[in-house]
Amino acid sequence: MQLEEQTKALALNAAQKQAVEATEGPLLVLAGAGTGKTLVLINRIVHILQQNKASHSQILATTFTNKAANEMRIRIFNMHPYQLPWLGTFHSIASKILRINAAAANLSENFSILDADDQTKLVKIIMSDLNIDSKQFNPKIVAATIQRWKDISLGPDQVTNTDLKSEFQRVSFRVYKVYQSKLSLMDAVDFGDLLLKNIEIFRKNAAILESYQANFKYLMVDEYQDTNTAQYIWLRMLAQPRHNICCVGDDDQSIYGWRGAEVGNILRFEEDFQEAQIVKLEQNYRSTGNILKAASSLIANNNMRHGKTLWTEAKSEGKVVIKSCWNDKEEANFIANEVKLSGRVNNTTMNKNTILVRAIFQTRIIEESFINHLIPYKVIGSLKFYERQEIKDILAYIRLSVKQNDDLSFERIINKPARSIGKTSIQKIRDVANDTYISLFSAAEHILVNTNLLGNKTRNSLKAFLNLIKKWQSEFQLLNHVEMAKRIIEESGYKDMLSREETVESSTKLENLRELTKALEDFSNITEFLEHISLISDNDSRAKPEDVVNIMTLHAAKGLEFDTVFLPGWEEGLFPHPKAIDEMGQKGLEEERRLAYVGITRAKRKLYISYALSRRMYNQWNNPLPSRFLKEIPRECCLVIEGSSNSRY
DNA sequence: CGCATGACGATTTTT
DNA sequence: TCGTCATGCG
Repeated sequence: MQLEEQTKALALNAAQKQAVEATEGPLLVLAGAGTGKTLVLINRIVHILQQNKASHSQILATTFTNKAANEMRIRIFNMHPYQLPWLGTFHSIASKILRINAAAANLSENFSILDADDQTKLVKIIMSDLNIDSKQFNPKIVAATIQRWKDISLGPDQVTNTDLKSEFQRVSFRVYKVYQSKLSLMDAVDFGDLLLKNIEIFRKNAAILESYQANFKYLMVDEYQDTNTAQYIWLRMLAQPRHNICCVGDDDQSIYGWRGAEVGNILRFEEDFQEAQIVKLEQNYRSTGNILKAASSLIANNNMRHGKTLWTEAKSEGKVVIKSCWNDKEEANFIANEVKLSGRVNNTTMNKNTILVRAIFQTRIIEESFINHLIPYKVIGSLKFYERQEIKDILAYIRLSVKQNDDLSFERIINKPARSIGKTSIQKIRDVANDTYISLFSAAEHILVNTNLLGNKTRNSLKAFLNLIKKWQSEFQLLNHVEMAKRIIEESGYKDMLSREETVESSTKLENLRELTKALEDFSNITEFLEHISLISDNDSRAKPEDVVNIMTLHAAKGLEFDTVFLPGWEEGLFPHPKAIDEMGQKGLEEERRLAYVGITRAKRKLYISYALSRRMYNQWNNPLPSRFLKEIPRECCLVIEGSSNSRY
């Protein structure tokens, strides 16, 4: 497809079209749901590719989500024989740059990347070393606090007193300093570091920055409303000399503020790049009139927004159904019945329906109802392949074999399967490691050779364990990674451990391990594979379309669209979620409203919003009021169905 | 050291 | 309610 056709498909007006096609200078596109934002970006890329056939490698396209990146890759690859190595998420591109310049950041080129789980574990260990009570200070929240600092580009040296107002922040800061030094000792980085280390390298080495500035002639960003401050700084550095930057985003769809996303980046963009052309895409191609009206009226209640008026040429068709239910169970059954009905009457397939919930616990009662009604369903995002225990365990074996100073992997598997190396022994190893600033692996070796700290039984099994790792390490030089994974699963005793259990769970785990070795075949070496799994999001592995009803959180639904959307649980105390308001006040409420907006605008043709007058939460019966958001949807585009009792809406 | 038992606590969203 | 964590015993 040519650029011309694609642009037509978007039906931009003349001015918009001109701006979108402009190849030089910054461009900020604000788009409403369903206007094909990613398509706008693709158009730009295609356009540039057509104009500079020889210089394709000079284009950097970053997107926040892998979904969008993949979509682009597929469409562009189909049209062009070029490779686009610099097309990916902020994290994947930053990681690539960091590996190339690892030495400048005092890292080895195969540094490891911690995931959220690893971070929390590390924080926990540090807190116990520092004698900080993890009951009083939840390690998860400490880790999150550190992460938020990284989001706004504050390293341990840049945190100032204004960032240390609460006791919690002061404690987190103490942990942060140790955490960061532990990371460098481990030759590891976390997600935030990928960006921070880039920025640090760019600041310290003008030549390196200039080489990337020269190489990336054009920068493009999708889902711009989700960028955080660190990402913005990084972008601005790269865009500096040329100002060839194009960002696409929708401020009304910013739902990741709690993760450090900064809507203000959209406003700052206009300040930093004053020559920016701003294009508003207000025609919506996705939803029917009533759905769009509901969404627009709702979001108009927000103050912190650019403001845009969506319109559509689509007919209004049916109205938005608002259903009042006696309790959560009735709500679930209502959804199940409607799904079944639509299947029978309109002969639609199951996967055209989707249920979007605010909190993951809401899925349970819906699942129960679907099971009773024999409706096939799938909960998206709850089970993540690479986050499963057995997978992470085997990966830890692999990591440790490749890199002996991977302390987190060491801790993870030292006694799994049980080889009678218990807590006290591990603490002894930790102490030695801490005192002499060496890795746990080296500390363990040291203890075996030079001390009598451990009992005989433990000594022997520790020795066997270390030897096993060393054996695998040398075998990695000779054998390919798939074969190695198979060996490790066998020789670690992990397979036997699972086989002995003989439960349903253990056999799925074994199945997953086979799946893992299969996945390995797609990569040419183990480093590539480890890099891949640290950076992919789980959405990407959702490739096979199944004819089942999808159930997922509102957050997971961003960027997707469905014929029919159910939005259950619109109640005070659940949606807007009180915690969001507690923590962020008005800002939090507005983000909740944007979340509602995202939910509504996922629907192409039919939308159901429901609430229960009685719901069991955490084993307690609540009698919530209908959500305040319901009152913000105009009655004339709704069809209100009363429940079996008096509705309070 | 490993297992069992009981108490207790925490329940938003995740690249 | 469920799952995690600490404690205590064999």
